[in-house]
Order: sequence, then structure tokens, then C-alpha cells
Amino acid sequence: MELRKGAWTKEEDDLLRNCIEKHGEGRWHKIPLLAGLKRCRKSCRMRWLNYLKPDIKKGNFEDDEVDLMIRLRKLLGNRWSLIAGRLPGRTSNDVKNYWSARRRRNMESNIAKDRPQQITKTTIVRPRPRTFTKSLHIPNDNAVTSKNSNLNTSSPMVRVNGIESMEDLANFCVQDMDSIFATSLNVAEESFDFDLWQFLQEEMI
DNA sequence: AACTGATCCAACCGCCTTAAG
DNA sequence: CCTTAAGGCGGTTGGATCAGT
Repeated sequence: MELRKGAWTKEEDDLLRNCIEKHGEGRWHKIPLLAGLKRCRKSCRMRWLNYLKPDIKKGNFEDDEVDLMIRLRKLLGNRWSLIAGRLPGRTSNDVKNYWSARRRRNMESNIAKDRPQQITKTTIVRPRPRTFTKSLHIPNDNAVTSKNSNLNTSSPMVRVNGIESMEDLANFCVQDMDSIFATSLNVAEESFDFDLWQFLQEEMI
């Protein structure tokens, strides 16, 4: 059977929505058949998760969402789905698109200002350091912030009271992000991330 | 009004992980 | 173990829309 590609029609959306309401989310390999759609399972899943799902939040990112996104991105790297999981109603595609757009804009503005690597230090009010448990150990190899760190396999784990995985850490950080940034994670400060803080500050003025 | 470049974002693609047989 | 199918993810693309001239 020839699979359809490209933009989804309203009819296709309705078929998919009805099918998922009837049969539930998941089992994506069966959805095209059940819904009568000439789409592949991935396309159906993507359409549902990024567009049709009822709790999806549309519109511009609010300041606090951007703030949290920046912090989580710094912590987790390009783990868009994890980051999106901490932003209610936002999808990984939203987060990824937002980040790409901002990064592009930021890089271009730097080029335009003829200061490729030169960063003007700006006073930024960061979360205040607080006392952190002595058992905190974060490896010094940047594994936590590395783009390529694989959370499910052999990456060194962060050990903080009861935190066994990066997922736990991400949850923890939302509650106590201050502490994390006050300790070791800022050792890998990158100029790129610094620019984003600058961007955020400018945005809020 | 027409054109053009910039931006947005939905969608595709390829790869990785996991589970089942 | 190995293979295969399915789910999931991140990177990228390209069409639609917007903004500026």
C-alpha cells in the first residue's frame, strides 16, 4: 500500500483522533490499520504527540518556561523529550524548534556584531548557592552535560540522596535547581550557554 | 501591490534501544 | 546469543507565513 506523506488533512486528523480515543494511545503499528489511514506508524505517533493530543499547549513560550528550558538544557544536554517532560503541555518538537530558532538567531547576531567568540560579561542574577549534601559526587568528565551522554547505559551516575538516574536528577532539579547549579554542574560553563543567559536577561527587560 | 529574505514549525529521516521470539 | 519489529529520539528539511522594503 502506498503510504501518504506530507501535511495532514483535517479528515486524517479526525480519523486518527477517533481511533486513539477508541483504542487508546500506543500500539502505533496497529493505528494506521485501525484508523484507516495510509500513514506509517511513526507519522501517526508524531502527529498525535506533537499536534493532536488534547493537553498540548500552543502559543509562545512564557518567560518561566524559557528559564526552565535553559536550565534543563544545560543540565541534560539536547534531551528534548526529557526537557519537554518538565514543561507541561510542551512537546519535544516545540522545545527543539524553539531552541534551534533561538540558537540560530543568537549566532547570527554575534556574527553581525563582528564578535564571533567575544562575549561581553553581563551581570546576571543567578540562583543563590545553598548548602548541598556532602554525598554529592559528580564526575569531572562532563558526562552529565555531554550531548552524547547516554542516560540508559554506561554514563556515570550522579549520586545524591536517593537519586539513582538522570530522570531522578531531572525531577530533583526542578525542585532544587539552585543547589545543582551552585555546586558542580557549572564547571562546564560554555560560551554558548552564557549567551543564552544574556539573551534571557535581555528578553526580560 | 509585489517582491524578497527571515522565521516558524510540521513533518521526515535515520539511528538507537528494547523486547519478544 | 541472534534477529526482527516496534517505539522513541534528535537532527534536519522544506513549505507556509510574516515582516521589511
